Amino acid sequence: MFSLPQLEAFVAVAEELHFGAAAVRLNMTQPPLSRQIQMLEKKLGTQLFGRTSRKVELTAAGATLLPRARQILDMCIKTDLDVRRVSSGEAGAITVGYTAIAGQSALPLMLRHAAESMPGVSFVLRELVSTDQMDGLVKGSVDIGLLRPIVARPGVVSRPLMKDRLVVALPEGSSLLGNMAAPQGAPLPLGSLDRLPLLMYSTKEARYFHDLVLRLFASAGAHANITQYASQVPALLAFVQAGLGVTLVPASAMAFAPAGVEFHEIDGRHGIQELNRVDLELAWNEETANPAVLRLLDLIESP
Amino acid sequence: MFSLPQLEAFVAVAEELHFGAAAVRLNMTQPPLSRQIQMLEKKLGTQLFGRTSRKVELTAAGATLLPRARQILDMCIKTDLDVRRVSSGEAGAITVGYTAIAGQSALPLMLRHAAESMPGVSFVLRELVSTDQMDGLVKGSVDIGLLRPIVARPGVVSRPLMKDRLVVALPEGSSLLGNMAAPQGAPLPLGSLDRLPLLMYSTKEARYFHDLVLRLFASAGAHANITQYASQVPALLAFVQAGLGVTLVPASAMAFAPAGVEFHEIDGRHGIQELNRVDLELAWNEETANPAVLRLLDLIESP
DNA sequence: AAACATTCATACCTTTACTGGATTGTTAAG
DNA sequence: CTTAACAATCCAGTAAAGGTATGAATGTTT
Repeated sequence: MFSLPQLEAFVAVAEELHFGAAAVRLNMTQPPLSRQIQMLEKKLGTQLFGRTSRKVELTAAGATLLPRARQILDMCIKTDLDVRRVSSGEAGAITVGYTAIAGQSALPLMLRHAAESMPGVSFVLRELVSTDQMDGLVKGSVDIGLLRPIVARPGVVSRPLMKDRLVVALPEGSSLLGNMAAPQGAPLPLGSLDRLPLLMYSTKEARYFHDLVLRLFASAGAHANITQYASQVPALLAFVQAGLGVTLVPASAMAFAPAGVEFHEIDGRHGIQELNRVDLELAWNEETANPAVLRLLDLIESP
Repeated sequence: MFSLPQLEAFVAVAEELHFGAAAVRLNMTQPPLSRQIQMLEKKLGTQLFGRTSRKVELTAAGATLLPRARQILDMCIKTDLDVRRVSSGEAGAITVGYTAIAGQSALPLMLRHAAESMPGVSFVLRELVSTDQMDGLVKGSVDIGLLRPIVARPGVVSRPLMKDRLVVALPEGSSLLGNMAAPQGAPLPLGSLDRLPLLMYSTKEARYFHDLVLRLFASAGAHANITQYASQVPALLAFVQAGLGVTLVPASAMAFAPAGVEFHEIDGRHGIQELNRVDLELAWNEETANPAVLRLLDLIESP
């Protein structure tokens, strides 16, 4: 196979149609240039130039080679630049894993922020529950995770990204609370949910929320009367909207609640305040070599 | 800039993810392969593989390089093949110059013949008068000429391609000939055209025909009463159709004559037969380096 | 736990290939 | 016939590539 310097030499000669001039352009002397062309011709098995001592002209084969040689050289230069850009983090791709809820709050914020500061970097989005994100971070199939503070696997590090809290979601104007009804938005002690039909996070896909709700109920001395399981916040809210019961959702989920649902802060007394923390973390593999990821992490740290 | 062997080495390692196996595939030993990759990384200024003594994996930069490297190598192989094909005459382009009349007779014949036997070769068609074709053949802007036997320029050789003769074209059922009228297709002595309005080839663009017609008239002792000049056969036939006069056209032009025109062979007695020869020649530059042209010439010689 | 196997990196040597300078050969112009 | 121009050839000197032997790191097996 021919070599890239041979193609460069060929293009120079084809453009100058003069070995001496082409040699100057290539910062070399004429004899080795002649030899390079001869080598190229030998490798291709054909004359590329018709040349006498007075003039040089392209043959049909040479005319065929010229545009292709230019194209190959251009592609090499472009490839060189692309690889450098990716290695500097200027371009590249970041695979972001995120939970369903983060997809509605932290993810858009982060993407808006990142897309502005890192044009050229594309994001691959994968909605995954926290444990699957953790697996992905270990395997390298996920670069950045937006997940709940679950047990980290070795090599994966994280930092808090958003602090959130659970709020109570009730059917609007419901009589479930009886005479304990509170005006929209007023704090509600968890005790008032005692034995009410509770729409619960599934044990498996949303264990973090499941456990947290149970802890909160226990701490308030209330009985959790679970009547329905679901793993996604929108599903739970739809049940609430239908009047099937009450549930607890992250405050950030209020923004996309359907009509017919009212929210109340949880009364923070008796130590509930400390328990009622829904954290979202940003996690990544400590040993990630993806420069775009490193840049993104810097970006999130600094401002 | 990186080199093609380096790209080949990179692709092999990226596909095998194992230096030893990649080295086998490249028919070399492992240490120089490692060095080639190191060189490539140095030239690109970045790591392409994350490697320990136990495993090899692509970095983001490496993943970016892989498809581009494959593309460059593929293009090199394809270019090599294309150049060889052109140099063997298997593919390529032939610029054919042809006169207006040849464009209606010899050219389609030749193209049909050639297109069958030389798939992959494309033809660039240029309608040119014979002298311009001759210039083009010298300059190299025309590969093959279909032209009248005019004086050849140095380096241009030719061979007869088609023998033709002139025939008389008359307005159908015309009274121009008076009582000398002949049945359709019957030979007509040129003397019967004496002093009739003659539609003539222009001196400049169709000198060959112009001179030939004059010679024929002179030889028959007839007077050429020129009433109109035109350079293209169809234009002359249109005049004949309109009843403006008579003219002489190549027999091959009868095929595309308009209705309302009748043709007669020229009576060949008194030496007219020898004069009435309209030859079409195939001409090319003796030193043409275009392999497709050489193949075409062979093709025309042999069958 | 220690010996072993695997695998990539390094050191050193040999061969190959490329470069630059001087020279030659050929062709067109004065 | 001489000269100028230009590509090809010859001849070292040097840079690059490949091979063998060896080392270092990390799992794996006994």
